[in-house]
Amino acid sequence: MPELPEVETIARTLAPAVTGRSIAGVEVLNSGTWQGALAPTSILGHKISATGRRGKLLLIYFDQTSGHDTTIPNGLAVHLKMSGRLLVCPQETAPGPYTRVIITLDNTSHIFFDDTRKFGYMRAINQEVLASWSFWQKLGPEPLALAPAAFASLFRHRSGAIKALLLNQSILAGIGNIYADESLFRAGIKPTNPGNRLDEVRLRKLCLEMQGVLRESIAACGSSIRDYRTAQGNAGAFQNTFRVYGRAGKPCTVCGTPLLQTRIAGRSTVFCPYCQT
DNA sequence: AGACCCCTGGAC
DNA sequence: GTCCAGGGGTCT
Repeated sequence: MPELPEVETIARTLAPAVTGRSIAGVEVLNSGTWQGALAPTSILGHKISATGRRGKLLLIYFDQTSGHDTTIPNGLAVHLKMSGRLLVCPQETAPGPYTRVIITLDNTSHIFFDDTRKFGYMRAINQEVLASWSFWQKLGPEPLALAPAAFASLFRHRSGAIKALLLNQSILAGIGNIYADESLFRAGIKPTNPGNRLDEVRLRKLCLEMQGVLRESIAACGSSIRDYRTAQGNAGAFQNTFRVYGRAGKPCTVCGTPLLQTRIAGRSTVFCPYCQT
């Protein structure tokens, strides 16, 4: 999926097209794509008030309903995983072969949830649903909301490889394979370093470099490697500025040493053996 | 920490 | 054919 900058971009590009609109129809074309206790029909008639993000989850909020009926959703959570797209299309646009859910708005435009690999999911949420959703409950802090000292304290006492720790959504929410590698390169940290062997200065630098990468990527509307698109179907541009991701064997942009590839936490990992220690 | 699972398409 | 892919869950 889209990682934090891509989900943030989708939330931002979705907002103007859906805010203030009510949900007039829901069609689930792949049953596995709709998850959770609340049925698709539970979102009918609700008016969208805002869009947002938590980690890599895209959130669509509904106007607050009066009362505390826990069977009524107050939003929608979407996880795009590896290949999901959320696209706003005019009425005349036909669904594609990988469209899994169609949400029709009261202005007759559609939100298509396309997902080639079917890993993604969508669910209606409210306070009760979120309280019993362990993935949600375990999510770590938001990377862009952390001060360097608080960031450092997340890793100081953990013995796992720093790359694996960055990918762990219960430690930090929103970092995926691309931004883990890019952040570690900018911070000059070898991805296999155990978290507890990095001193405070290096962890603080990692925090600032990570936040810089994320902000730059958001400004470029994210990275389009394969499937990711904004809600208007546009590609991002940040992939053009990768320094290590997808560049194994190519020269380091700083020192010219060929970049190495290894595997950490089951994910391919690219780094510079000279610049990253 | 690692292996294997979900699923599909693209590169080689 | 085989291997790989922005993720995460589960089981050893």
